[in-house]
Amino acid sequence: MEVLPLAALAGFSVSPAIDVDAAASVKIKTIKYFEYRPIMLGVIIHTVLFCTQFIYSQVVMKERILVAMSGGVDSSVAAALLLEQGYEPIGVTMRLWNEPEADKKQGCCSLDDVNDARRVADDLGIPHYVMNLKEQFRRVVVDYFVDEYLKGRTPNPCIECNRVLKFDILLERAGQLGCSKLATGHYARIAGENKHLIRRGADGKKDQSYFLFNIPPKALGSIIFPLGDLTKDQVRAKASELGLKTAQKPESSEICFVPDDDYPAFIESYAGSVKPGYIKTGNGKYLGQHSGIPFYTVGQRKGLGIGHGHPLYVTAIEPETNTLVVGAEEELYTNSMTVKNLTMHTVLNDGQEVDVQVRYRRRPAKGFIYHYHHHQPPRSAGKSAKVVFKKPEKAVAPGQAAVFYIGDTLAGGGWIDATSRYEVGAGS
RNA sequence: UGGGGUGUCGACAAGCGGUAAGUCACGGGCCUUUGGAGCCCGCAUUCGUAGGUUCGAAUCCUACCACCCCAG
Repeated sequence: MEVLPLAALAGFSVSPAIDVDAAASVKIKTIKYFEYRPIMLGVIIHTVLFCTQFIYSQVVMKERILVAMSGGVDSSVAAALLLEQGYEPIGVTMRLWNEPEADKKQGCCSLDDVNDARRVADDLGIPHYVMNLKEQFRRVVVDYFVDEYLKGRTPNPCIECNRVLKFDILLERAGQLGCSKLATGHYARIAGENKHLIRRGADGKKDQSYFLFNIPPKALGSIIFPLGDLTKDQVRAKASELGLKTAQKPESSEICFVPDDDYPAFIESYAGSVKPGYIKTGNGKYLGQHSGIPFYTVGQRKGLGIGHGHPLYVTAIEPETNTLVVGAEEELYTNSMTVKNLTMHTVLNDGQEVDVQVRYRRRPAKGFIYHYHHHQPPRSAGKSAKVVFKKPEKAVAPGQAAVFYIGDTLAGGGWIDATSRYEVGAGS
């Protein structure tokens, strides 16, 4: 029960309430009516109890672990597995966004999801807290999301949400709650003799390591991914076996805070009106008008509203001139890109060949890394690299994450800053 | 009013005598914790209107209608 005050300190809302003051006053009054010897006896008993509890806590007591429970099947099973494995899981659900429309959809934000998480925690018999992180979420995820689109870039809000909300703020709260570690339902694995590396999840179809590339390596020792060795099917089966409410819940998809996946409406309502501009081909030929740069992304096909005999795709976005450049599918390929704000987990040599992933669930492409400062500390914020693809890569969008792998180990990654189309051969 | 041009799915647009491509948009499904990406299915018995020529026409002929451009 000592969890409760700790939880209150850490800013959680706690469901059961205990009147501490009342209990204390009763105790004091009671003591007054005892005589000296019984008091000594009481002191001895209390000392023994305290020592016992201390020894128990050091030797027998379970390792307490904070589990981020989104209300989905994955994190539900993660919590259940930790319990089975002899840990003492404490569930926490982050309240991130409260647009009424967002509550309709599946994801990490709706009130239903919070209730599902609580229900699962209750069924498992573990504590569950709700943490209000709306302010941080708006600042770190939503503002970033909108700003990037306004700049003509394509953000990845899930990665920033992971890095800041889960593996920074939540990790810190874990410590405040007396938890040695933080667990999430990601399909990924912690690896390395010092637990300082990330590996792809065992289920290749669900591997989510891509979203975790910029977690500070030093934090990895405090993180557990209980689902890393499992497949999605196994997780579902486990959930069914345990009769968890979330067993049959559909996969979450799309961005959790955008109602109806309507990006234009969301961005416009959040950022105000945006300016229409021209749509042109790579040669500068005018093709029509676009309704505002934030509504497009490199590689986008739909929504252009132009019939052209063959499909047209957005090949570039030029915020300076408010111009959208479109072209045929072949024009989406790029030979190299610059990647900035690197987070490196492994030391790479200049020119080393790695697998590069520029989008979640895309097959990795072979590429060579240059201008990589391997003498810098592993997490060298602001460091950048140039990646030259072995074969041209399609629809590489500035603002997205480029993640490097060696085999199934995550070597590092960064944010795509620019792509060049005509680059040939290895960089200097 | 002369001269020229164009009229094919909600939009753009192939076809030019042999029985309606494609793209956008739209609807449905699949996939998906980032990206209006990807995959599958559906979407003009009908080609401005009315006649005619042909075994057969959106395609040829005639008339009419509408719109556009150039001359006034």
